[in-house]
Amino acid sequence: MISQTEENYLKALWNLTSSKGEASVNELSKQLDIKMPTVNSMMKRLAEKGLVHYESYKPLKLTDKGKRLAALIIRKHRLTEMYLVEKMGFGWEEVHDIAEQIEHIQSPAFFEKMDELLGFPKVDPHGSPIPDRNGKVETEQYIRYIKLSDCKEGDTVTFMAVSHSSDELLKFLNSRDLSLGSKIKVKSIEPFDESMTVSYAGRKAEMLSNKVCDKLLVRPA
Amino acid sequence: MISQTEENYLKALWNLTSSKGEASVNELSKQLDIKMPTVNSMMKRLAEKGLVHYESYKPLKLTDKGKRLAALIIRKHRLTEMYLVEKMGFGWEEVHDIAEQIEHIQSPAFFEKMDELLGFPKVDPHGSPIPDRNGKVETEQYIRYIKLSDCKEGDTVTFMAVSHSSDELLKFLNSRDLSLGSKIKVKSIEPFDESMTVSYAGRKAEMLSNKVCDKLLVRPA
DNA sequence: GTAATATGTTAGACTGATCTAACAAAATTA
DNA sequence: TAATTTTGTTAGATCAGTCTAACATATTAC
Repeated sequence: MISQTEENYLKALWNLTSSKGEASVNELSKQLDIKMPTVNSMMKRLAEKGLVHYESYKPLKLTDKGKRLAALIIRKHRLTEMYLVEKMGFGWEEVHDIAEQIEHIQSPAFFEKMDELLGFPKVDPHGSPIPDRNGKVETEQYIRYIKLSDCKEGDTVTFMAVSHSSDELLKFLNSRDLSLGSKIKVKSIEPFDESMTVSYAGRKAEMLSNKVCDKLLVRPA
Repeated sequence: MISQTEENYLKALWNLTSSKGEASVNELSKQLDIKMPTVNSMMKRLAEKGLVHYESYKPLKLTDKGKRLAALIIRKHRLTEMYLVEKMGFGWEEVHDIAEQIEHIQSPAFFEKMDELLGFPKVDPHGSPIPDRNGKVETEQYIRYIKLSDCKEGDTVTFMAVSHSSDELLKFLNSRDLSLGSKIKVKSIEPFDESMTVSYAGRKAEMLSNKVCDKLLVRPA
């Protein structure tokens, strides 16, 4: 059996290793806001359980078993977020903290039911892919998304996902009526700070800072 | 702050003390399947926190604060059970274990939303009252329910609640199409074992053991 | 290439939640 | 009421999960 605490380490490690495939004790420590020695000993435990590859002074990696388990926790988290938004009427900026708790519920039937009631969604309310029952993630399309900040003047794109969304960012997007699926046209880019002026359904000219554009994942038209 | 473990002690104590107003360390120990010394020291901790009246060798009682807190956990449990049955399509025999976990979720908004979506129900799927936001329980009608086993031949009653329902009992009731709200008529009582032959919607003559009748709470017609 | 800094590890302490063994008090039985 | 049984308490161990302090290894800067 795996504890809630262990699940949290796995999940954090999954997130950190998603790009490079590995992460440091230090990064994980910061991510979880738990001191390094604690993280270190937990890594040894997870290595004992066959979930993490641990060698002194080497970067951390998840084993296949660890990856699968982590993905299944992420699956529960994202299904929950989707359920909260679609079936209970929460805003996309409100659901993270609740899902953070519900993801630890032990009841396959509960999550299967959610999945079913939602019609087997492929992405969560922020556009992130929901791993399948076996912990496999459909990254095909997802990895092909580009940042809005990498677009050129005149480009027209579709807003597909938010990367590393924070409460504040989501509230900001709410306030500008910018939601997933919006067709965005880049009208101009300010050379000095790389802020963009864009137009989309309902908004003729909205200014978005580079910091915001960097978080918006889009699909070229 | 109160831990999940502490919440479980409070809840168990609330259940045990609901009739007599007090309970022994021994009873609580059996209820939770936790050894007496552990329970004992936890009672001291909860006394420190002002949730339990604890004196050596005296029966345990909840303080008003403890009662309120316990009732709020019960509220979350029962709202969850109702939600799982009404909104997610689970059977009344499936929801206890899931609710047992969800009751510990810390998110007032989550439970308020459930309550709202359910139309502010007064009872859970087993007929037990749902405490209100302030931890007050509407016992007025509930305490007036009587056991089916206390009825006489010829009585006609309405099935209102199940007391101390177990999975097996609920499955048994399912198999007999006996559900809350059913009008039950006591046709005869076997003097030897006090088993009853009753009739209700769809069933002309169904035999119910005394053990079963003892768990069915009914309202006289 | 050494010094300084950052990162990683070990050792040891603390708290929460559990246990067993031993002892004490209360309740029951004879 | 004395003996026995049940219930309650104390003491001390263990494990999970956290910390700080001290030490070790890598990395970076000069």
